[in-house]
Amino acid sequence: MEYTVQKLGYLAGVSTRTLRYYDEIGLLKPARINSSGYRIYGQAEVDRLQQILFYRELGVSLDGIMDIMAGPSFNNDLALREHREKLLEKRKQLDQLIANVEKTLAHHEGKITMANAEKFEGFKQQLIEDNEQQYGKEIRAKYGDERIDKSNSKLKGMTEEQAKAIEKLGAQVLETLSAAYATGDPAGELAQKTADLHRQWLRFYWDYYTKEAHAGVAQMYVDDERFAAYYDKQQAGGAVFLRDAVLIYTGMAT
Amino acid sequence: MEYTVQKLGYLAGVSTRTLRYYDEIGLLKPARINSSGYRIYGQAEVDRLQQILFYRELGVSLDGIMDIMAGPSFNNDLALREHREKLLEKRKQLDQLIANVEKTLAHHEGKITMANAEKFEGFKQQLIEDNEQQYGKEIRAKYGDERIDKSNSKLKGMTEEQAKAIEKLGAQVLETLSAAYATGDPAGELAQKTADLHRQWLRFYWDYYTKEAHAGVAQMYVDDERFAAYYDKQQAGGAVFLRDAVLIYTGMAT
DNA sequence: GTACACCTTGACGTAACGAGAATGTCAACC
DNA sequence: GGTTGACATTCTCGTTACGTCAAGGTGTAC
Repeated sequence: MEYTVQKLGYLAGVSTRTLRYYDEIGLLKPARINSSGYRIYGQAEVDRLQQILFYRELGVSLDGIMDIMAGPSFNNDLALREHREKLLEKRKQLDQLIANVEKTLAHHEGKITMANAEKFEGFKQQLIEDNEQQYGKEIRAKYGDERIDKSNSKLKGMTEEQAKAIEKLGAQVLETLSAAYATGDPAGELAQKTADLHRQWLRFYWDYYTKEAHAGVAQMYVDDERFAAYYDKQQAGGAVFLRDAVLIYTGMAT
Repeated sequence: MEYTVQKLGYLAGVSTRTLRYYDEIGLLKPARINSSGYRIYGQAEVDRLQQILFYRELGVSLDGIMDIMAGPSFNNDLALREHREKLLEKRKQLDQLIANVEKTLAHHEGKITMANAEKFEGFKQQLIEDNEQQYGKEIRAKYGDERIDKSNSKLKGMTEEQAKAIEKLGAQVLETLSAAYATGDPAGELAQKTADLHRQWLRFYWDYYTKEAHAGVAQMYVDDERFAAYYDKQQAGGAVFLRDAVLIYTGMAT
């Protein structure tokens, strides 16, 4: 079986540019070049590419991969066994990273759903404790306790800031909507900024934003008089204008 | 306490070049510049740097960190969630890679034969591949390419089982919609069941469901001819009927 | 024959700095 | 007061592993 760049690329899930680059640096040369100058790869190159991608996945630089594969002591089987060990180790690290991110997320979630500060005091305390565990020693050593305590109190006050930020965003939407409406151009800069602010505001309520949903909600603002009334409050036609701006913003305008 | 580049760099374990770079891209600007043009950092900057390094540890790009730290704090959450999705995806890929290494080892021992395509499993986003291969034709036929590409990005984080479940749900929606349409009553039991199935289907794409968004999307099905065509395929007026059912289901009907 | 997907070789752009050049500043020592 | 040496500054180029055009040749199907 012979492959052109694109076929091999599709097979291995890499771009044609990548293959060209590998050829350029001498990491993976095609079996032959046909009369029109096309790169033609064979079975040996398929296998070699597989090896290369193994190492690449391990985070080895292409230079390193070249060294490894050029070396005389290159033993496929042994190398693979080592790879497996390294892969397992890497997965462990990745799990650690994920756990960290999730822990951070859990804290944030705690903060967000924390309308009632006292209820989650323990949770917050946990966050502060974790933070101290991570940085506490160094920070206290370097800056002294005073700074730490200040920073801790800042963490506790986060929820209120957040609520205010959301409120502010909502107000900004109305504000820029007014200004944008005055321009009369839903495709204009101000209108698009309004749509963007609206998106930001929405994203607080939705975890996963989609253009379709955004456009759908904008349409709903027009269709549902309760929402329409809200956006039409400052100027008649505000809801329609916002919808048009959002449709353009989301690229859903026909 | 005030710090020059080198002192802060030493404190945080980063190079002076890094600090200058962070200044350059606006990620961390010094508190002030003294008469000789030296960068002078204060406590706030030390705090901020600590935060920056925390996210950097998590593998977030500097651009991502800027987004996280620029906006109101709830943006934090979203960026991290996206980051987590990426990490999870990466781990899934790793798992496949490990399986692949083992298969390759067996292959080398002559136990089994591997198809070329198999050799690269785990290198690419396998689920999407599989999904495309298994359902691609049908789905593309049903929804059109554009919509598929959009939903693929959501599918990235899902297991094959989940993908199958979604597909099944989508089919059920159409099925019950047909039956419900025959009754002619969007408030009826069958129609409400359709709306509920539709909600379930949506929830695969949205983490946070809201009635408003659900109703908005249903309305969009009517307004956007691409979607309307899909729901009207089995019977004319299917999209409108579904919207009415959803409006009743969500209590958004006036 | 012409449309169109494929191939080619440049050449520039990217992230997150590292390295080096050319030059200015500060504090200490002789 | 002059020199030394450790700091600081800006500027520019180099790095990795490609992505992304651009300009043009090739293969094939209608």
